[in-house]
Amino acid sequence: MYELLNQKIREKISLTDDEFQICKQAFVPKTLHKHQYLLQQDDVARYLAFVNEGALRMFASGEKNGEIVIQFAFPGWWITDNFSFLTGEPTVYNIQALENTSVLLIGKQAWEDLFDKVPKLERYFRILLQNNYIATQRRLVSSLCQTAEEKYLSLIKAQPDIIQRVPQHMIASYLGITPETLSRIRKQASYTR
Amino acid sequence: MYELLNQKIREKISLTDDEFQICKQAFVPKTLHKHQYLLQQDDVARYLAFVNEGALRMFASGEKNGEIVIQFAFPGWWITDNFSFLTGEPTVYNIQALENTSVLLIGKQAWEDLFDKVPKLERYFRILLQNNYIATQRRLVSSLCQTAEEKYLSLIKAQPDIIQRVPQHMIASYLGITPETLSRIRKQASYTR
DNA sequence: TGCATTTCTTATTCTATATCAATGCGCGGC
DNA sequence: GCCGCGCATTGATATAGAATAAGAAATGCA
Repeated sequence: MYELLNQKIREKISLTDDEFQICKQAFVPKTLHKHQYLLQQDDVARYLAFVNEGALRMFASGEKNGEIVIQFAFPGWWITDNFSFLTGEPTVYNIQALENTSVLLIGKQAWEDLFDKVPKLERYFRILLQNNYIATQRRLVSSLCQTAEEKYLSLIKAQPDIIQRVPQHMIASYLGITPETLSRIRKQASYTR
Repeated sequence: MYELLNQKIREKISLTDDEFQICKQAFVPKTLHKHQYLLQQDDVARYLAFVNEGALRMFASGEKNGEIVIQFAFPGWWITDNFSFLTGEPTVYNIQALENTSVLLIGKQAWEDLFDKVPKLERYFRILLQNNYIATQRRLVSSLCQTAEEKYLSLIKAQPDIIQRVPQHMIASYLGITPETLSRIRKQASYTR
């Protein structure tokens, strides 16, 4: 249950077994069935979630543009709406399970208390956020200056596994293109291959 | 010289005067004249920079698409290519002064040593990165689902000062649109006002 | 096993924005 | 004080990708 969490933290920082025990206690396990929501628009993001098994998507349900997928989360990843989680303001996003999913939740207060109990974790989360920041900045650059096809090819390169795991129209939405365009790109790309 | 740094850190965490003295010593001041580069493509980002005065831009010099502006930095902001700074890989970006500018530089080693000397700073940088992550994610969403005009209006709302301070074609590049399109948007927006 | 729902593909039309080209103008340098 | 050049504006044309509309596959579920 907590094995993946243990492993992921220890990839970035070293932790005694006692320290990890304290961590563990701050989390509450939760399972979500396919399509179930972990967070809905206008609610407050009370938890930061660590994904154990399954897959989730965070999306914005835009007025006109239908839904746009902001990020996916797979086992070993963290997900929440950071803004809402930090400020306590209602979120504008939704987080939904794409499969039956198991997560570990930690509330804001428990999260902050945990930093006092295990100060090393500040470093862990700093590193995590730094990586997320880098990845998001890359996606931004890709979105600003690549064509639809280039975006798709970059994604395949960076995350080949995603393609298998989530439906094509969500990939399209994640790339900021329509499902039709993605379909055409795939067709064309398969000829040139 | 170090006043703004002091103030900015103390906005997020509390620090004794001794602790701040230790911080100070890790930084090296540097001035850049207008157009001078702080970082150039293919070099390694050896420093994290805190902006004291002036303004900078980070941009990618794309093959076909000319230059695209990734971010600006004004007094009180931090700037570097995080990926290169963290990994030691050569950067694909450039950082250039838009005006005569004064910065405080800290090298990677000094930065990491500083966390051991003043552990509270882990928290400061965690918070900083969290905010950057949130801001970049917002920009990504804006870039994925807003029209050129909406992007421009959002920017005016979020950072009215930017418009005065940097040339219009750089704003266009930052928004991912052409200078011509921005010019037309501005013209039209001024009528409807 | 068969129907319903979701997902993917294909074709056609339409639109926002890019691209190309020309003109104007303000500012810094000499 | 004039010149030159980068920057902004404006107009004409081109184009990538959106919107719309169907139909074909695939998947799940009763």
